[in-house]
Amino acid sequence: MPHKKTKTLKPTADAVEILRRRTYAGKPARMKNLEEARTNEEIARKIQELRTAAALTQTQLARLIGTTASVICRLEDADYEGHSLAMLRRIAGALNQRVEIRFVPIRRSA
Amino acid sequence: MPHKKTKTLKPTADAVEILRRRTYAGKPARMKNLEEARTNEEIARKIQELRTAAALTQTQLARLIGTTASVICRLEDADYEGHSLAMLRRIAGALNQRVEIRFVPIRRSA
DNA sequence: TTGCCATTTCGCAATATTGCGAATAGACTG
DNA sequence: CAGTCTATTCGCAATATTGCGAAATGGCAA
Repeated sequence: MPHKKTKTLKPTADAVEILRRRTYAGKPARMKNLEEARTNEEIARKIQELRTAAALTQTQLARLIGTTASVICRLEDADYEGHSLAMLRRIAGALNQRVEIRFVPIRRSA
Repeated sequence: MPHKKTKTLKPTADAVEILRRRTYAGKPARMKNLEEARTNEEIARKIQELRTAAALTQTQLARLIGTTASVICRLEDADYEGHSLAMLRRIAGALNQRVEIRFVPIRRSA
């Protein structure tokens, strides 16, 4: 997924273009990555937490959602970056939970 | 993604197996689908809402996250079922938001 | 009407995620 | 020690999602 395109900027009056540059220009991209890493870690922990709270082994949870233990293990890996809404829903459903998704505004620096 | 396996049940003492049957047996599966459909609809609407609130066209938002207008259009389609965490994050990031994911317990029947 | 912009739909290639078995390691027990 | 269960890692096939252009549609204004 290419995200690096810092070619030499040329002048523009396009407000959207300006916003795009401001957003992807400096550190924000890196911060965004860190933020995502944190989130992935939290998701992994949360899955493990819910599973153990339900007193299930990886194999048992896997059977509940129709997959295998290795898949569950992968999901509980803090470094895993491939979390999908579909999978989170399957996990949640098996554990009598639902996935709630919210867009929350970011406080723009200080 | 196969989810229908209502083969004739055979007796079991496995608690996990019992739970699995109870979860996927009757209507819950269908209710779960409805619940997901509602959620997808909400996500689609939310994306459109955020985009228009930011006074952006689909083309402009597409440029912000490095894709095309047709993709944005697809995301804003209430019937679209392919929402991914990755894409939601890209949208959110471009609009100064972050995606918050929570597992919330479901009140079991009545 | 024409022209322009935004949106929508379609098809297919490219990439990402899942499915799944096998093999390994760790912990615990008899 | 062997035996068992859990967790983890690896590789590759299968499926799902995205990328992207082309074409069609709708709205709006000159």
